[in-house]
Amino acid sequence: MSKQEPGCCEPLSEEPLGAEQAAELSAMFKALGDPVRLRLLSMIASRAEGEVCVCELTPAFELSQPTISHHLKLLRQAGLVDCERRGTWVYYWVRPEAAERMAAMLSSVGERRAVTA
Amino acid sequence: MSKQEPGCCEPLSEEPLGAEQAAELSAMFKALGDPVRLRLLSMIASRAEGEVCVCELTPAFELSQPTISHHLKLLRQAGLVDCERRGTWVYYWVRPEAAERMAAMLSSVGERRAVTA
DNA sequence: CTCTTGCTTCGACATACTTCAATATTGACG
DNA sequence: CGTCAATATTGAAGTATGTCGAAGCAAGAG
Repeated sequence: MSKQEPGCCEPLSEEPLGAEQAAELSAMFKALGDPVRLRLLSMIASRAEGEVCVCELTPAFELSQPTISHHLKLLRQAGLVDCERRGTWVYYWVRPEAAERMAAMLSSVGERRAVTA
Repeated sequence: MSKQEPGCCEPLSEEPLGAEQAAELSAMFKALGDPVRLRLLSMIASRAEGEVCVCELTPAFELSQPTISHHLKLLRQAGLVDCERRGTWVYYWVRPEAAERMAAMLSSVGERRAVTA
């Protein structure tokens, strides 16, 4: 599998997206690869105040409270949201840099031929 | 778990992203939640011709050919790419609508307060 | 028709993910 | 301190995912 004689063309030796960047970005995409987490992010983002209390998120799903907490943890670990405890409640907000980074990657894929015009 | 008395505020009764839309979109995001698939998409998209032969993609990874084929199948099932056999070789290209749909969702998340502001 | 090459499908295995119930933690309030 | 309410963490069970080798299929060459 190491060497190979391509019959039609040269193999791509360098990818437009480096392996490291791909690892980072794919971890973010994986975090949104679950419908619950995607809805959570959407709910957090759609707030004009910019943040939402967990007590608003949990009852919106037919899932147990630990499950929602776990999904929020994954969103946090992916760098998509951040949170802060204020008294009894915990508030979550979106980290826009992360979303914009993913959006930029997808835009360049959408209008491909952008690189070489 | 069904009922609950929120102490701080009303629960969100309607989500900005419907459950059905979330299911569709999260399936696409899940397809990009693997570094190999993300690099595959990037490699396919970065071609000026708009399409790439599988024989160019496979040798770029330290993975067996069945594994690459499997990842390409998942990208196809997610609607992100499409393919066609021409003679001996199979060519893949990006479906821009899918990438743009995901990018649009992420952009609205990135510049949140877009809805109400 | 047979052989070779490019790619896909199948079957199997190890790992990771989603979910829950139970338990722990944190902070507010008497 | 003791209790209660809001979240987080732990441990366990079922399911899905990533990977490979082996086998199957399609198409061109001899």
